Amino acid sequence: MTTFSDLGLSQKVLSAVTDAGYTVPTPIQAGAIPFALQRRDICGIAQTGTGKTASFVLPMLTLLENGRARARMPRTLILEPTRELAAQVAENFEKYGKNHKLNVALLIGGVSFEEQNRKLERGADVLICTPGRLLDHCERGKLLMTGVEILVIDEADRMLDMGFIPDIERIAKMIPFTRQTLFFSATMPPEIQKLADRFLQNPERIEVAPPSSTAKTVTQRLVAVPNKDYEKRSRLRDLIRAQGDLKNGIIFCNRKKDVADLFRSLERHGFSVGALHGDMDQRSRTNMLAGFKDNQITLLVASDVAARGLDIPDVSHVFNFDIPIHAEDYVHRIGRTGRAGRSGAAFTLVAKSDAKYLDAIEKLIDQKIEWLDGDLSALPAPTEGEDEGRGRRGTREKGDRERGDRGKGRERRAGHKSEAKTEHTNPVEAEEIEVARMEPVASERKVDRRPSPGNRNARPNPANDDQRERRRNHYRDHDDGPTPVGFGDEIPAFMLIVANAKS
DNA sequence: AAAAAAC
Repeated sequence: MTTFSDLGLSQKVLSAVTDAGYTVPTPIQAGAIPFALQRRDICGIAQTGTGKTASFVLPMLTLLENGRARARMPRTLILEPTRELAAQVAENFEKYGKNHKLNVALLIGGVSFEEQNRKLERGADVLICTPGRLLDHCERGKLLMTGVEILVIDEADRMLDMGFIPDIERIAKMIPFTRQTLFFSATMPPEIQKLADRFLQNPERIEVAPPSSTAKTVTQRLVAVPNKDYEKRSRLRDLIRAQGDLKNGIIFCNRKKDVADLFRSLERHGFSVGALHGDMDQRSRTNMLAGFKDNQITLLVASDVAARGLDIPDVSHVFNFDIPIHAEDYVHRIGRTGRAGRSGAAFTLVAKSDAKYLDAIEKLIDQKIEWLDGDLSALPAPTEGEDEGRGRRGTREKGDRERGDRGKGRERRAGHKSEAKTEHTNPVEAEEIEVARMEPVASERKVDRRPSPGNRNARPNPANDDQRERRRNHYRDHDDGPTPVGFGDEIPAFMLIVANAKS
């Protein structure tokens, strides 16, 4: 059997790998590392969860041991589609590079230029970037790409989806032809293959099967829900409470606005919850993800920014509040659970109008997913207009039954009890009020938050989103009051990677 | 019907 010591990695790297508890490489690692060490170009077809990151981090560390970086002339460059993925790769360099004295610079948007500039001045051995911020640095003349020996293009198919390819081409043009290029993609459709042909020279192609663990260890269920958001939220709460074995869970929505709305709704109902989407300020994004990883937050409401690649080892549940529009996103989302052979559960809320998306998913994964209790035909007939209590029929019964048996997911924050328990005889009305109130200003936070008749009919005004976001940031930065995430003086190591220069 | 990414 192949072990890490058979791959040609340096002693420093091997000892860090051993310390991390690994002895046997994954197929992509065993396949790619020897060729990477020979300075060959690589075309790796591998999904996240296959150990892909280490398959380029480890040989890069070994290759970087000879030589030293000069100011503003990075020696290697890694491109990632999202800030979170970039930060994750940086963490890998910390972990496996602990015996090296390498300068690793994380160049991502949403944080200040100062720290990044300092690192570039000092000379970076490794640059890990999202494309926009890298180009920004280049345009400011802070960066000379002529010394780059190794270029890594990660998640190429996703870069394509996200329209990053022109940026990638611009960046690649600045890097000498003599470089080594490591190219990774989860899939290889013709478009990506053409791209690979442009970037790579005589590449070694390594293809590994997608991790089969998901299909085997994740219990997938569909939950028929009415179309209305408040009814879906109510059903979701019942579902979460019914999970006896919920350790933590990610709840996916299709839109950023719905992430924000559902987050506030769950927060108001007393759940331990965070949110993650691309319009949040980077500080909150970092905090939320770190809090979730540290188990300070039980539930994370997220957009598809969290669907792919994020390595959170132990997620017990995935909830699709919205069914994904693109079937392949379903696979990525549920791939957040059941990792490393653990068991996981994935629930997808399905409304009548979602039928065609469900068909596409079942076709893609080539299996029928079981309904939790009753399929779409069990739903009450759709109605027009509002009448009392309508629509919760079918969910209320179950909700009431389970109300006495709350899962671990329900964690009420001290001091918020009375707010979370506001009484309403009419569930529709209760939810309306909740939505109207979901964005308290700091000053309101400490005063009486019980609904007053005056704002019963108030609706959130989308035009105020910016203003509300600013207020929210203000609140997060300056208010010491209860919030769903807070580290006090405990700054997670994850944040320090972004915030502090490594000495 | 969306999301992601620079200021």
